[in-house]
Amino acid sequence: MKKQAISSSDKAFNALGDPTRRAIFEKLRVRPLAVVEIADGLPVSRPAVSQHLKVLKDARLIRVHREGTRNLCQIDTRGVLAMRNYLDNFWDIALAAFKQAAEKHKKHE
Amino acid sequence: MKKQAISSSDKAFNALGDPTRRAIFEKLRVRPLAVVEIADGLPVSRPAVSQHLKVLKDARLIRVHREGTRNLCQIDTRGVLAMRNYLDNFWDIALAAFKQAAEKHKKHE
DNA sequence: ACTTACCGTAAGTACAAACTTACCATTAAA
DNA sequence: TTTAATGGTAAGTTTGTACTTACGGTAAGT
Repeated sequence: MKKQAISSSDKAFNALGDPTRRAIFEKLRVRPLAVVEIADGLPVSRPAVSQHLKVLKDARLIRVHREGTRNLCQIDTRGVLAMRNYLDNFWDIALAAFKQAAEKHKKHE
Repeated sequence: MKKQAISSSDKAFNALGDPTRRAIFEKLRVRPLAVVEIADGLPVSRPAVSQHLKVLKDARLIRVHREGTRNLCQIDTRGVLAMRNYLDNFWDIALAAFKQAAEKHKKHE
């Protein structure tokens, strides 16, 4: 297998592909949380959460900053924007192709 | 053991998390293609492509219909819309949280 | 009927990733 | 300074998944 370039949205899609990371991501949607608060209620250990946070951070989906002994995590808008932009751009190009294909597809299904 | 409910956007994010599937997805953005055309140029075998197409189809990201001996694949707008809706909804709530955090921060100054 | 093109699935393998426990560092409070 | 809270990282295991080859099955052309 050969390595290929990884865009910012690539990492973001990959990060949100995991259900546990999705759960973490959605927990942070409401308000910033410390690591221990994120782990609480999840069916995995705290170290596992730490590892997931690392992935989310690398995908620019969350930001982390120290506050005393706590590591407060919050949503990073950059990763979300990257995905939105990718999908919006995709949408524009795909829509034209879709309309064209819809003509031929009309008699089927 | 970690089985949880899988929404349509869940499957879509998971599907686009794989770089090969991303490549397939983007190939179909321009126009519908047969399986052999999709596999051509990709660094994986055709059966591998078939397996990826299965995942993409299950995530409602592509549609497949027979045409002679060929299986024509095209973008399915439903999966794309599901992701867009998820991100848009997420965006709104996250922004509200930021606003609230900003208010709170202001009060403490 | 035979051949060719197209494609899905089965079986098995190899590597990536998600998880665990154990440990250590840092900070705040007692 | 001792204790408690927080959490990152290492090491190792297990599970998941992306891939391969081999095969069978269908449709179109010869």
